[in-house]
Amino acid sequence: EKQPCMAAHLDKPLIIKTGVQFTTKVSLLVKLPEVDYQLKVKTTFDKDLPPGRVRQFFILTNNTKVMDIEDYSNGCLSVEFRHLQLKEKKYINGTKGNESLLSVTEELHSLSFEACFTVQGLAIDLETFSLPLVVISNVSQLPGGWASVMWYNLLTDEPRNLVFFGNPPPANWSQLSEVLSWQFSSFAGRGLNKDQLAMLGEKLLGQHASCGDYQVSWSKFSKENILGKPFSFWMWLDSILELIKKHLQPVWSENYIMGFVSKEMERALLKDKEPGTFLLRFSESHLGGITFTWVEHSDSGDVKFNSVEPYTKNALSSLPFADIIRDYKVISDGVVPENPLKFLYPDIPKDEAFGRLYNSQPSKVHPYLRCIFIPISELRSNANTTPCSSQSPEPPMTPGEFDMLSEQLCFDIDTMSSPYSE
Amino acid sequence: EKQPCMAAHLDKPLIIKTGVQFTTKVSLLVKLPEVDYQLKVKTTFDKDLPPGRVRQFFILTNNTKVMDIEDYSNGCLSVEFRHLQLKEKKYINGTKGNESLLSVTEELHSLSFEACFTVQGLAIDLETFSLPLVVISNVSQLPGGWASVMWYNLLTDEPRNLVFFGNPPPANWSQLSEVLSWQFSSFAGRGLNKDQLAMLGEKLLGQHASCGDYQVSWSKFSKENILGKPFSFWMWLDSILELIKKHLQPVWSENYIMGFVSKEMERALLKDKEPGTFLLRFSESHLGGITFTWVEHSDSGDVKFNSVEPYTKNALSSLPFADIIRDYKVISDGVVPENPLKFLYPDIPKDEAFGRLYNSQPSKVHPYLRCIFIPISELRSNANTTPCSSQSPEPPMTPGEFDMLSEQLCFDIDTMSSPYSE
DNA sequence: ACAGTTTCCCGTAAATGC
DNA sequence: TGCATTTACGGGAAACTG
Repeated sequence: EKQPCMAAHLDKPLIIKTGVQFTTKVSLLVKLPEVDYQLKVKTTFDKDLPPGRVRQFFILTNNTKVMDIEDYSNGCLSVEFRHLQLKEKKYINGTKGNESLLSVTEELHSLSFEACFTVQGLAIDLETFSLPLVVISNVSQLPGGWASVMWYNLLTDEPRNLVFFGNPPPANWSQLSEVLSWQFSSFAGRGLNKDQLAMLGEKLLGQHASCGDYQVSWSKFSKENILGKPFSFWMWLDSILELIKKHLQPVWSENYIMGFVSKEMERALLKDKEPGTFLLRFSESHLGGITFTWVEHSDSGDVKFNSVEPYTKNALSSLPFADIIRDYKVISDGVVPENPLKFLYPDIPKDEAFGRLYNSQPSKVHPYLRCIFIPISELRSNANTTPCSSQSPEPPMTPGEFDMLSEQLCFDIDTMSSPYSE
Repeated sequence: EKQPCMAAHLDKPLIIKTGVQFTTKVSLLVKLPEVDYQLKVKTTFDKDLPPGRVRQFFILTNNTKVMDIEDYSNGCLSVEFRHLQLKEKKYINGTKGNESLLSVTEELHSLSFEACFTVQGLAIDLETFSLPLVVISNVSQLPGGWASVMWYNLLTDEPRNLVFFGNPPPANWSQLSEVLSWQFSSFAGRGLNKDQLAMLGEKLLGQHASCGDYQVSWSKFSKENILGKPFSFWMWLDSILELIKKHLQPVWSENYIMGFVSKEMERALLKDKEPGTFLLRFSESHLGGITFTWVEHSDSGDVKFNSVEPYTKNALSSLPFADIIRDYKVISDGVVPENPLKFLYPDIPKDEAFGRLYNSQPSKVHPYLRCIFIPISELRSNANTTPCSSQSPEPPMTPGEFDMLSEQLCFDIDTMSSPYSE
């Protein structure tokens, strides 16, 4: 009796945070004959869900609205609900939501829409549902929720299987890798290439990856921690996606970040390159970190590799990554600090790649000396140098040739004459 | 008929933000004869306030509680209201709150408490009020609110003059300066000395300050902008208080920040000191900034002063101030960068003063090179050097004597052998 | 257009529940 | 006790509103 001839649509992704407003829109898919009364639509959250198994939510604000002709081109009725907000139902008796084994981001919910009208004495009920929704209470649960949405979309066409995560099917790596790449292309402006995906596949599946289309379980993808690490595969990958979105967007879009390379591969790639050749990769040991590794030749002619401690969002928000690459210096034992980064793998001169991305804002506050932060590492060849106390008196300054830093520090200071008069 | 024999007390300062929980406690000041029923207290916000003149708020949550014997030592009844929350009353008709000339932080509100009981057939009503309260909707209004609370407390003993800011009296500088010093001693661990207060007085009153106890108007203190600046005196002072609280606490407590010195005075103080003598002062041109100025002698023997662009909370949260002082470098025209800061005014060797405050955390992530940020400025003696393009190819490295930076970079890197194996 | 004010909501920290 | 989840709220930014 209830007709599925309405379509629901949510503006934002299918993850809703309690207490945060969201918007949804329903349209009638059929053209009705003129109706002389207003067609009311009511939206309900978690309708018909038996209490106990999962958390239940309700819509705090007004949930009934009148349909209106919005788009005159097709003459269809539609209505947009704005400023909807979810709150959890609390049960007086002991029955608490989420008693299953599912985590909150595996619980699926849905919004329902109902309308009823009478035409020529015939009562017609209309009802439709949104796709499954994940409800979270804190943005820290967003990665988990997003994993669920991806898995659901990848592995089922059912419009409303709310118990999907009771027994979620595995995904073929070939399908999954496509979805992952798509995440990067849609959120970070560039997808993942074969080599990057191969590294991810190996991380997820071990050596199997190369020899066939293995299956990845939901658990392996987003629930179990990576061996020896305190986070799952997806948590790790998503932390990188976030880092790119916030701090590495242009560098990533330009394809300057190899990113997903094993350390063995990295070594193999850099081994035969010019000294000073470097590449950028994401940390595998920490969430949301990026590091660079460069190759150099020791005095004895051996190939040497160095990597810097990964930069995380905190570091990158005080110093943009391109500027770090431009200004990075290493001191080894009382030798002039030098920037060891010369060529982006395979052989692009550093400034050719990153030049456009450097930002050297000149000082706005004129009577003052501009001050910038320079990233710097110390490399000690003899490991057992006396540990240096931070209270040791400063050594006398040794003047000498040193124009490199001065060359790097390029901003206009044209009125240096009067350092007083704020 | 209503008896003022209850006392109200708020835990937190007298500024309440809408939507944020606060706590208040009321006690009965007299010992009652045994009562056989529970004594209920009701708390009301903005009771008896005629609508229209100012905004009005109400308590969202439960506002009635039963008194209880809490402290057996005196046997008095008291009750604590927790999780109270304020929300603005909205009027349907045009009457909008705050139609006066007062800003929201000048509006004074109050909490009332009422209780009623019958003893021996005699009905007794009790009522009391809190001190005036300021209601804000965003933490950005907190400085303004705090200014009001200070001014009220300084200039009146009335327990509840809600129209105080209709015509606020001026303060004597001698009283006000005491209050300001007290702000610093209670929130930042050290008050203001005579010289610092003299500078503030002059800022507020011009040269008058030195020759008598002039009066400061409320407007001058916190409403009018400082001449040529986009902020008032109190906004400026409070921004410094916040900076100290969050980033300079120990340095301030140890009295290493002169802070409030005019640039003229600063020059006069440093003029005759050893080259490399520096002092720390707060920016007068920008909110919440700190800078250092050092003295040096030019080749021709003239005294020269340099100041660095002020550091704000953003810079200081990526690099603690003591570390900035330790690591700060200046390059002048291709000469080795050197730290120009040698003696904290008047003559304390830098490391003697700041040594204990340096923090050189060793790297936690071992196979990597630790990377720290070094604050650095460039000083060009010839102003018309060709502007340096950030895309210019890197100059060849000039090795040379340079152990100073390496000396400064002190953390333990004891396993540098295998830079691979994350 | 604009300034004063409020609302929105991320992201961290703390509290809570199991 | 520890982990999962929710709540609290500062702080920046957008939205609102005369």
